[in-house]
Amino acid sequence: MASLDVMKRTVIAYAIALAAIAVLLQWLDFRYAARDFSLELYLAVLALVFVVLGIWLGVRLTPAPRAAAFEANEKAIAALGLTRRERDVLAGITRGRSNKEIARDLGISPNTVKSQVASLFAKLGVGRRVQAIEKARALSLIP
Amino acid sequence: MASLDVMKRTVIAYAIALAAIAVLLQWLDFRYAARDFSLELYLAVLALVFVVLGIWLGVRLTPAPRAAAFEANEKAIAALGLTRRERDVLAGITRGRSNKEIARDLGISPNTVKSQVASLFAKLGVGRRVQAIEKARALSLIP
DNA sequence: CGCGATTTCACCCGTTCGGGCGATAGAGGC
DNA sequence: GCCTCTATCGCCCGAACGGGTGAAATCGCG
Repeated sequence: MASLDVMKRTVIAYAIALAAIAVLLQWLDFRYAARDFSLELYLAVLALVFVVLGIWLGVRLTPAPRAAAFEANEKAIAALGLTRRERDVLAGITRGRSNKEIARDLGISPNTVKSQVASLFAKLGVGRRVQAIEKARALSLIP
Repeated sequence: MASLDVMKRTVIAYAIALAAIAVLLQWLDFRYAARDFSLELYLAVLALVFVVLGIWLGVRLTPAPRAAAFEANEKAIAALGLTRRERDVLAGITRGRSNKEIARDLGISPNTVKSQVASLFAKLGVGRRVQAIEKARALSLIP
């Protein structure tokens, strides 16, 4: 919904930028043919324009890849001795699910989830769900 | 501490890049003098090189400003109609504090905190603290 | 096979949380 | 003056959470 608008605006912006570059190149050719400026000046203008374009592209394009590229900090997980199931319940907690919902998700008893949440808290050294999320984020256990 | 290393590495990288550009320009001048290629090719190469440089610069420069500059999304707060106190308790929730602790922090009764948490949840359309944090983060109400 | 770690589940108990309802008091707008 | 918004607080109740203990079943490794 909102991302569609952003996408459309980005595409339109790209189109405008490309059109502007085409016009600029034509203009440069014309000016060069007219021999009003030195070649060095053309090159400098070209360089400046394309550096700016590049910076703009870089700023525009980076958020998506940066967001996409996350991998769990395996070293931290190993250091804490987090088991598979504890990571599962941590994921559930992070998504704001209740113990009962996590139990349904994993197909186990709510009592079991409680046990795993307790041992997870012990390993993270926290006493509340929100604190567990904070700690996990600080350790790059979660995005 | 760590940012100093990053700063040094960035400065060095810039210096290398500028040196490379100077060399490239000299080379381009030389090739142009030798008349081995057409002007259009020079321009295209120049454009490509500087676009890449610009993208690199953009990627390199954005993280620090983006991380440093966070300001609460006042428009979203206004749209939701969040009051001052509701923002206070939201901050407390985000920091993993219990209602009782938030009450102590703000110097009010736990019952009052409960009421404000309830109306905060209603405005955010959530039913649990973790979900409130998720929603607030999605709306840039919190970092 | 035997041992340790993991996973699973149960029960009890007290605290915290969330929903709902009502009430009072002050600030500000009409 | 009246009305709305906000902040404040109280009470009741059920659900969710957290702490503690114990105990099966399963699995991997030596």
